[in-house]
Amino acid sequence: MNYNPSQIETKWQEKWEEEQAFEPSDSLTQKKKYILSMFPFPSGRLHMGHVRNYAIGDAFARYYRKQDFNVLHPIGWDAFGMPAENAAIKHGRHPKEWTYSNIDYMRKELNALGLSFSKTREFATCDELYTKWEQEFIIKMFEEGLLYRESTTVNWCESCHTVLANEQVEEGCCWRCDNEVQLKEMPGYYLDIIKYADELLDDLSLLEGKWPNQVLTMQENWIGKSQGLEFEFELSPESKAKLGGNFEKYTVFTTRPDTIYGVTYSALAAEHPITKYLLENNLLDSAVAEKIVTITNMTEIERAKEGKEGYDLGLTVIHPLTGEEIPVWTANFVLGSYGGGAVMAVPAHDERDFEFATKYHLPIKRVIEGGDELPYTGTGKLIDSNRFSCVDSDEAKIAIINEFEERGVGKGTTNYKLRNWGISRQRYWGAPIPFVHCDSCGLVAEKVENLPIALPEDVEITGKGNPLDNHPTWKHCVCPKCGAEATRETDTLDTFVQSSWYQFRYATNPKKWEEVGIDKEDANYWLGVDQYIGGIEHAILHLLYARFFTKVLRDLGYHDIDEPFENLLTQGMVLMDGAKMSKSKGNTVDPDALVEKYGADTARLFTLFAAPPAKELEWNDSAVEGAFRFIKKLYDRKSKVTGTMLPMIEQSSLDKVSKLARVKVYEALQKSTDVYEKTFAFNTLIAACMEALNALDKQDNAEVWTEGMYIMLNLLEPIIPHVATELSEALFNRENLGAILKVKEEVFEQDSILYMVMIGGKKRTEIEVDPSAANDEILAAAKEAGAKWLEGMTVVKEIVVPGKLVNLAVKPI
RNA sequence: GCGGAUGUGGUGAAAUUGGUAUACACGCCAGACUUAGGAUCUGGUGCUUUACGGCGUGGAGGUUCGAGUCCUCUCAUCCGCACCA
Repeated sequence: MNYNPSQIETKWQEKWEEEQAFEPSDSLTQKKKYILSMFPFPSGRLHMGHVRNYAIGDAFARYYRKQDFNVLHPIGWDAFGMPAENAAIKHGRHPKEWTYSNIDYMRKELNALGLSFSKTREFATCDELYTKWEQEFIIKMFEEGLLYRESTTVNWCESCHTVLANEQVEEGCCWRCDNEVQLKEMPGYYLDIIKYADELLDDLSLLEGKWPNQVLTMQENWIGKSQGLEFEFELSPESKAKLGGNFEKYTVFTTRPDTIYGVTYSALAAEHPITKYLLENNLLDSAVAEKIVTITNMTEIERAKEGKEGYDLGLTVIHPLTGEEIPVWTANFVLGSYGGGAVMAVPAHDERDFEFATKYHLPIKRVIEGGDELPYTGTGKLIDSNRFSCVDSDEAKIAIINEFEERGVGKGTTNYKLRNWGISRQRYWGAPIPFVHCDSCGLVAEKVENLPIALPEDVEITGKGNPLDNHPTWKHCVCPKCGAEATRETDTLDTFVQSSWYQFRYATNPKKWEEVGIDKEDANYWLGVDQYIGGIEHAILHLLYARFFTKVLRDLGYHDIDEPFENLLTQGMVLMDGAKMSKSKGNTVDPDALVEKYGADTARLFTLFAAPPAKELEWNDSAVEGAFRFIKKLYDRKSKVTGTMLPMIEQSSLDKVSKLARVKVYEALQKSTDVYEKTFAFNTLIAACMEALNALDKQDNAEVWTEGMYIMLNLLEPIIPHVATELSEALFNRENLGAILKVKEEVFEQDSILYMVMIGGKKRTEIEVDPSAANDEILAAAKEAGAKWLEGMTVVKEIVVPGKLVNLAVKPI
């Protein structure tokens, strides 16, 4: 009978469903593997990126299940987010209805791929039960002081009508809709991720060799730790007077305290409180004031493009060591969000300060030796630096920090580029932030017994404003503390909050889902995730947030895990004609159509064969045909198998081609452990199986065929599970799928070994020698075979690489 | 600018980590079977040369009996961050 994928695949999918074949055991003593592919957003249909992600994850899960591990391989839905609301606006569908019907459809698609997911642990993050526990965590974080509400400058996406976290701004644009992000002052909720910055940074070392370097470096840079001196500039008496006595001094941060004697001016951000005060009280020239307001309205990117620009604020401060009076400017390159929004400027030793000083004719004073020209940003001996002159930079940094600390005017400190995580979103389709605004009690957390605070179903989504805020009744509530009338918070949580703890939810036995958010014992057993698979685009976003959440939940006592994802594999994108597949470009391949035409096994085989998982995968229709051909051929060769179990083969009875076929089969077997546990190069394992099948085809020994198929089906089952299981059942009663197969070394023993003969570093000829031949014999044979090239030469060195080659180094006589 | 990667046939890619470069697959060429085929099977396929041979892993050096692999320099492409004081 010919290979009929749809019949075989339906049959096994039904059987697996019936057998509940992929549920992990409740026993927490067995050795375990937690295999996790990043869960999908229920956008409506699977795309090839999903197929690749889940094909990789499934191969791991099935491989380890076979080795008798208790395997947790769950799936769920990252279900909150803007697209559901966009669907509501565009097609008038309720976000909830849209989301859950998408999930139903996509669940079927996943099923049709034969993925070995646990069915009992599936959930959607928009399930009220999930929201309930998430809200509990949020309240705990508030109680611990890790969550706070403040009004500050935020990134605002007008098209999504919401605030974005720093991590969600890519080159000044919204990560989701690519609209330009504006700066806006408004209140919001923040998680104190900076409190964990040091641990997040230090623990990256635990992930070395287990996560891609690229991701580790990106996180390190994103956290952006730098150490230096923080000190205060005291305003001159006239300046204090000008500011109406409202300001005495302000703080600056520098990583180069060794250049402190080179300070010739100070610069404030346009957002700095002093700049703001001057503006608000009309203390600046109106033209200057106007310019500064213009800067305020620009994004950081626009400011960078503009070039250095600034204005003298007519203020002076006292240099803390020299007592000199130095001018205060405002400058567009000073960031409001970092280091207090003010800098000391050392034009001689900082490129930006130099450019600015040159433009505005401010003095430039060299205080570090070295370099031919200014600015010189390297280190060296200090000059013109009072008692620190002649000291080296590194030493001077420490000494100067000490000096500040002794005088009580500054201190050594650490700064981070990382900003606290803004988690408020002004959208409907998210988890409500469980707080209440009370006139007398202020900001109050909801009572835990009132959770979940669920979304109202009757909502109008127009795309204008915040739907929860616009809802006529939902926000009216009573204060959980004093019982007075109060207003419910109408912001919802960033969807990245949900994906920050889902790995713990899966690990929690679903029998306990009603009682707890995370079960400690379950979590400690299953976590960390032994293999996490997903796209590189989450290198900062999700992967940083999830690491942070893991540490916070640990400190809140929910579990004892430090790092959520033990090993990370970042898969490459799926490309077509060199570009990422996307609907707008029209270069997509529909997984459903692919499965219908060739079957799930072919789709899976191709995605794993066409490229190693970390690399980009270029789509190729005819290569898909090739994968299909291989499966057909494999299926066809079942007729070659005569036995029903692994035969004992007398190696010496075989002819050369059969021996070679065995070698190829066992080479593939040998390779498989490496591939599944170390290199993840599924493409090479598949190639090895193809070679083995080609070699088997060249011979006709039934026992060698039986053994070959027995082993190959075992190796291929994680990749092409339907056809492999079908054949295993028919031929071997599935006996070959469970066992860990052992490599038989005798297979690799050969009658003779082919040695390459190199003379003078060049490949010249080959000799065939007995495996037991001594080096002398091999050399003699090599010299005889290579006599032609040895004429007129003397051999100066003889090298024999066992089993490989002979190299004779020669020179003319 | 800083950081991370990657450069191997016409294409996707291999190479047991210093030991026969291009396995496997696609494509292409030829043949077989066919009324025919875009089905299937067989063979061939780095470049160059009539041949012997020579040349070939982005480029230039170096170490070594031997380099895709190690070292130095360099070029190109991709990704991330980007005025972080």
